[in-house]
Amino acid sequence: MQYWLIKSEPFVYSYQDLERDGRTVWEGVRNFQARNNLRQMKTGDRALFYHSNEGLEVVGIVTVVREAYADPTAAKGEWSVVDFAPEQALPRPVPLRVIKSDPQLKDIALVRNGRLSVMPLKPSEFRRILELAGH
DNA sequence: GCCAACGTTGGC
DNA sequence: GCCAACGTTGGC
Repeated sequence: MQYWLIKSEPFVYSYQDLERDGRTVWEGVRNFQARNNLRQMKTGDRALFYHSNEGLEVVGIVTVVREAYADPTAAKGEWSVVDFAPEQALPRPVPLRVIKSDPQLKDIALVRNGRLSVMPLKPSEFRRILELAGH
C-alpha cells in the first residue's frame, strides 16, 4: 500500500465535488513526473486531497478505485488517468502553512516542489498529516 | 495581480 | 547536448 498526495484547484474540482460524484476520473495531468506517479498507483492506495490556489489545505482522503489507463482527454495514449473515490473529509483541514512549519514534513514535495500535482508520501508523512488533522 | 520556480521547447 | 526563451503553476 502506497500513500500519495494529489492537488486540485477547488474552483475546478473540489473534494466536495468528489463526494457528490462518488468517484471521478483524474484527467488532465500533463506533467511527466505526475503522470509517472499516477501510473504507480494501485487499487486501494490512499491519497490526501489538497486544495491549491484557494483554500491551500489538505481537506480529505481518497482511495484509488481504478489503476492507470489512457487519458480520454489526450489525443494520443501518452497520458494517463486513474479513478478516485472519496474516503472521508478531514474533521480539521491541514493548512499548507502548518505543513511548511512542521519539521517532520519538510521533505515532502508539496513543500520542496510546489508545482508537482501528484506526489508520493512516506507512510510516516501520511500519518503525520492525519495527526495534524485531529484524525 | 505579481512573480519565483520549474518544466518544456527549439535553435544552434 | 546546451541553454535561452517561453509558458504554466501556484503561493503570496
